[in-house]
Amino acid sequence: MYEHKEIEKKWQKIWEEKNVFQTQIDKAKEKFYMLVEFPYPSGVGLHVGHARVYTASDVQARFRKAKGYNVLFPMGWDAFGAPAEQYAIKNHIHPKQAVEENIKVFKGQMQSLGLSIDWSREFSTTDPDYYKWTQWQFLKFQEAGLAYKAEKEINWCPTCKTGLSNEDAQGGVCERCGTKTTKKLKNQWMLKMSSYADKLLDGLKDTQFLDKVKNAQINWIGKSIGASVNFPIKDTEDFLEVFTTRPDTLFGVTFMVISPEHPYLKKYENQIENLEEIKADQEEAKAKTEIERTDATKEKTGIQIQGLTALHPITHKEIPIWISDYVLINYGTGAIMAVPAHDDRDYAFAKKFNIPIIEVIEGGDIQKEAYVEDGLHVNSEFLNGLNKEEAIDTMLEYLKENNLGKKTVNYRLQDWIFSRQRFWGEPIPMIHCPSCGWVPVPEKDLPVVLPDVESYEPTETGESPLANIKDWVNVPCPKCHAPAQRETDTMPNWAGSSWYWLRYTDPKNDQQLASEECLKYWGQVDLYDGGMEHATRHLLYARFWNIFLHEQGLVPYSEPFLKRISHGMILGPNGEKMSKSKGNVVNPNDMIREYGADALRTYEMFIGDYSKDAAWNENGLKGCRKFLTRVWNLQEKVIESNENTKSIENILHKTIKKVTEDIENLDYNTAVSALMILLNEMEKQPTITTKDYRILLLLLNPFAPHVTEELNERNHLGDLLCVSAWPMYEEAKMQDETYTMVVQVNGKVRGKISVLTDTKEEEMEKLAKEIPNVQNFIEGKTIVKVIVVPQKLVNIVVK
RNA sequence: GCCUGGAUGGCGAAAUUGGUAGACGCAAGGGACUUAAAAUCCCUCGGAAGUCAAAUUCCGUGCCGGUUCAAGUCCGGCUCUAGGCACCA
Repeated sequence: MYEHKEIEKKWQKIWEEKNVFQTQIDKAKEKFYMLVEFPYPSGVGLHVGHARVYTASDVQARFRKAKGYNVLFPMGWDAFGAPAEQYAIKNHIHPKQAVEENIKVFKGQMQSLGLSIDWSREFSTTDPDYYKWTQWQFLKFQEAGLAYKAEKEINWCPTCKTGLSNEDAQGGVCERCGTKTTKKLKNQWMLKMSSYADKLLDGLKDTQFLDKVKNAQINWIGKSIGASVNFPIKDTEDFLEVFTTRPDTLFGVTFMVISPEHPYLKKYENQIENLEEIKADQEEAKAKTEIERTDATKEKTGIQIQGLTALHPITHKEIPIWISDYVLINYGTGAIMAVPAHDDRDYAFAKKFNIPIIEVIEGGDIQKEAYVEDGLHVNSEFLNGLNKEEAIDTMLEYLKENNLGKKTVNYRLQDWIFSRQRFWGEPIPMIHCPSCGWVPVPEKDLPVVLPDVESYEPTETGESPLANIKDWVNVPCPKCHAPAQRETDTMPNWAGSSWYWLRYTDPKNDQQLASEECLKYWGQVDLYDGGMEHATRHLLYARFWNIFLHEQGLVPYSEPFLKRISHGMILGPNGEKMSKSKGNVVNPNDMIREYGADALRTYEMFIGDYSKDAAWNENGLKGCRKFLTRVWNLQEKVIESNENTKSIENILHKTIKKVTEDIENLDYNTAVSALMILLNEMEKQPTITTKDYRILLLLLNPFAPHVTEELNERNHLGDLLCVSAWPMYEEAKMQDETYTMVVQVNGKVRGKISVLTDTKEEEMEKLAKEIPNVQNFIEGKTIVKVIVVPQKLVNIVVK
C-alpha cells in the first residue's frame, strides 16, 4: 500500500539528517544557481501558487544536481515592510515576533513539500546580521554621491502614513492598502537611479530575460529622444525650457503650457496679473489625487497666465503661456510647447480655449483633429517640403547653431525615493549634526539596530515612529561629537530584496556582504523565477543595485540574473483569482494531507504551461495521485536484471530524451505526460526489469521525490536517487524499424501504411500509389507532381 | 492609444517550428470484479453523414483574405482576451 504520510516524513528526515542538499563550493563542478523570489512571510501561510513555483524550482534544482551540476538552491525571507508591521499592530505583538511566527509556518510548509533547499543558507532581511550589510551598501551609495536628500513632493498614503515611490503608488493608489494617494512635500533620501537608465537598458542585452519582461523594463525606463528648446520670456533675460520629441513642428507652436508646480510661477509672481486665479488653480491641482489628474479622458482645464508671455525662438512672435495640470512637473522640464495641429492633447486644449491652430504638416484635416502622422512640412520656413525625419534633423542642426536648444534624451524612470516613515524597516544609517550636516554612521557602528519599543504605530505627523524614541535618536555626531540626531526614516522593503541573492552565496560572512570567492564561483543567478508583478520594480531595483556594486568593485558581474522567467498564477476552481472573500482558496496543507506532497507536486507541474495561469481542479490532482499509485503497483512486475526489457527499450530512451529536454526548457507538463505514456507502456509488459524500473524512478524523482526514493529502496535498485546520476539516452536505441507513412492526395490524407524506416523515395511513391483508397482518388486524373518527404509522407498532386 | 503574449473538444492541454490536429490527463457514458459501495481494471469519447459493425466521406484549431503540393503553425487585415505602459510632451 502506498502510504504517502509515512513515506514523505521518512524521506524528509533522511535528507535532513544526511545534509543531502547542503552545498559547498566545488571548483571541479560546474555550478547552477537556481533562484526563486523569496516570499513575504504573511500570516496566511503558503498558497498553492507558491507550491507550484517552489516545486518547479525544486524540479529544476534536483534535475541539475542529477545532471552533475553543483546546485545552489537557497531560500530566505523578505520580512520588512508594511504588511508585517500592520499584522503586528493588529495582533498586538512586536513585528519581530510576528515575522518569527510566520516564518515558522512558511518553512514548515516548504519542508512538507520536500523541497531540496539548502536550509543552512537561510536568512531573513530583518536579521541584524543581514541588514547590517544593507546599511553598509547604502553608505556606499552615499559615498558615491548617489544617495541624496531632497525636498520632494512625494506620493503620500494617508492610511499608511508613509511616503511611496512612484513604483509603490501606481495608478494613484497605495500598493499596500489601496487608498488613493495624495501629494506631500517631504525631505526624503533618494537614490540616483535615473542616471543608470541607459545602463539598465544596455544591460538587458547581456541577459536572457523573457521578451515580455524585457519589454516591461524598456517601457518603464521610457527613454525618448527629442530636443530641449529655449523660449525667451518677453521683457526678461530668462528662458522657458521645454522638451519635445517633435522639434520639426516648432513653427506650429501657438501656445505653451506649464505645470501648476512650475517654479516660474513663484519666480514671476510679481509680474503675473491674475495671480489669485492661478494660485487657486494650484491648490486645486494639489487636492486632486494622482488618478484624477492623470485621467486622460477628462476635459482639459487651464488658465492663461496674464503678464507672462513667451517669444517664439525663431519667429519671435508672442506666444501665450498657460497653466494646466496635464503637464507634469516630474517629466521633462515641466513645460511644453503646444502644437495643436499635430498633437491630440494640444488640439483638445486649443479647441476648448479657442487658441489658433497652425498646420505645419500636410496630410490631415485640422478642422477635425490633430494630424500626428508623417507628411511634408508647410508654413515652416526652412523646413518646408521636408518629411518628419529630415525636418527633425534639420531643426536640431538649426537649434544647435543658433544656440536655441539641443538634442536631449528624457526618461520616464525617476530617482528612487528611499525613505519610509515606518518603524519596521532598515534604519537609514545617517546622523544629522547641526554643524556637520548629514554624517554617515561609521562602519564599525553598523548595524544600526531597531530599538525594542512599545509602540511602533505610525505617528499623526508623518514622522517615523522612531522619532519618538529619544534614547535612540540622540547620539553624538561621529565627526565632531556634538549632540546630533539619527535619521528616523527607514528603507523601503525593496531594499532587502535588492541584493539577497548575493548573500545566499556566503550567508554567514561577518566581514563582507559576501566573499569574493563565493561571489565569483556562484556568480550570476542562472535561472531566476518570479512573478510578472516584479518584472519592473523589483527587477530594476535589483539590477540597478548590482550594477552599482559592480562599478564599486564589490561584485564580479554587472548583471545579476542571467535568465528571468515568469510563472503563471494558480486560480480558483472557478477561474478567478483565489481570495478569502470569494471562498475559492485551496490550502496546500489540506492537499498534502489527503493526496501527499508528491501528488500535489506532480499535479502542479502537469496542470499546464508553467508560464500561464491555470485554474485549480481537484480531479486533476486525484488523477496524478492515481498515476503515482500505478507507479507504486508496478513494483509487482519487477524482476531482477541488469538489462532493459527489449520491447520497451525504444520508448524508454525516447522518454529519457523527452523528459531531459522538457525540464531544461521548463516544459514540465509535457515531461509528466511523457512519464505517464512510459508507465502505460510498462504496464502492458508481463514483467519489467529492475533496470527499467530504476530509470522510471530516476526520471520521476524530481517531480515526486519521496515515493520514488521509497520504491527505489524497497526494490533494492541502488543508491539514493537524490545522489544518483541522471539517466543517459542512446540515439541508437531510439531508432524505429518501421514508421507509419502518410499518403495524401492534393494535401488530404487518403491512406496510411507501415513501412521500413530506410525505404527509398521511389519505393515510397510506388507503395503510396498501390493503396486502394489512394487509387480511388488518382484514377483517371493526371498526376501533376509527387512530393516525397522521407520518413514522413507522400503527397500526390492530381488534376 | 502604444508595447508584449494568447485564442485548439464538455474541461486542463499536446503537436518534432510548414507535414497524420486533439498526445497525456480530467469529466462523461458503457462494461468487469463486488451482496453493495469505494478502489481497481477494460472499452468508447471533436461534430455530421454512413454502417449490424466497419470501411469511408464531409466539416473542424477566434474571424476574413493570401502564400504553399501541404497552414493550428507563415503573410496581410480584423475581433476578443491577459499582462505591461499611459495627459511622458
